[in-house]
Amino acid sequence: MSRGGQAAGGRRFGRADLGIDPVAACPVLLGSVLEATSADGTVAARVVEVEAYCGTDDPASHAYRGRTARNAVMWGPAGHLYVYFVYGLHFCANVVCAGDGQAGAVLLRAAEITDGQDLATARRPAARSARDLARGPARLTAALGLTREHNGVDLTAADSPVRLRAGERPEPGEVEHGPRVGVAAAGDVPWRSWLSSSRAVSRYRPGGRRGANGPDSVTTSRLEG
DNA sequence: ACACTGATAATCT
DNA sequence: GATTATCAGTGTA
Repeated sequence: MSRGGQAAGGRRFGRADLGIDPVAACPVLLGSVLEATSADGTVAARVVEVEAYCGTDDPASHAYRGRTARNAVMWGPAGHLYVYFVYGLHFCANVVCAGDGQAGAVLLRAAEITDGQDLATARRPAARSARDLARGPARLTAALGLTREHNGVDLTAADSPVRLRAGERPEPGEVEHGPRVGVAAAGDVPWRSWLSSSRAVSRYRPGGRRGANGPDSVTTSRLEG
């Protein structure tokens, strides 16, 4: 267990790095290192899978129908953390991008634990291997100890409980793209990105409601291009 | 390895 | 009242 503060990752991200379109931010975030500190200790993880959510242009985005109490953080500033509660059991974490009147965020879908593995394992008793510790968005938040309390924290501040650092740049052919996981609306848009070299990337599952039949027709024409 | 299902509550219509 | 950017457990191969 290395205790060096600079153990993983390079410089911290600034707002200029993340104040861009969420789709463009995906390859920037792949390989970056997320670091979360609590009273129990610090867990660091290398991000290997992300998904872009493009605000009011994106039917799958929480911000599609405008600003609400839940999604307020998505409107910026960029570089803050958007955490939400899903399925009555889990939290998911996003990095806010865009900003300046636009809402946008990138969901952190999977990561490899690089430091604090004992603490991560204690938080994830169901994980059957190290690669499963943060394989999936809600598993990732559990392993890092992220909850609703972290909604809105500044990832670019040195004294923040959750920080984000630039990592090694992925090799050119290492980044792959495909449709987002479990998303019904705009399920065909390739706004998920991942590192093909990682075994911690989660498995694809198409969206759609279980137990209900009848396709809903969502126009995705404005998403193309 | 893959397919299916119950759990469970905030959020929005 | 319906929906949900999910997970863990179970069953089948």
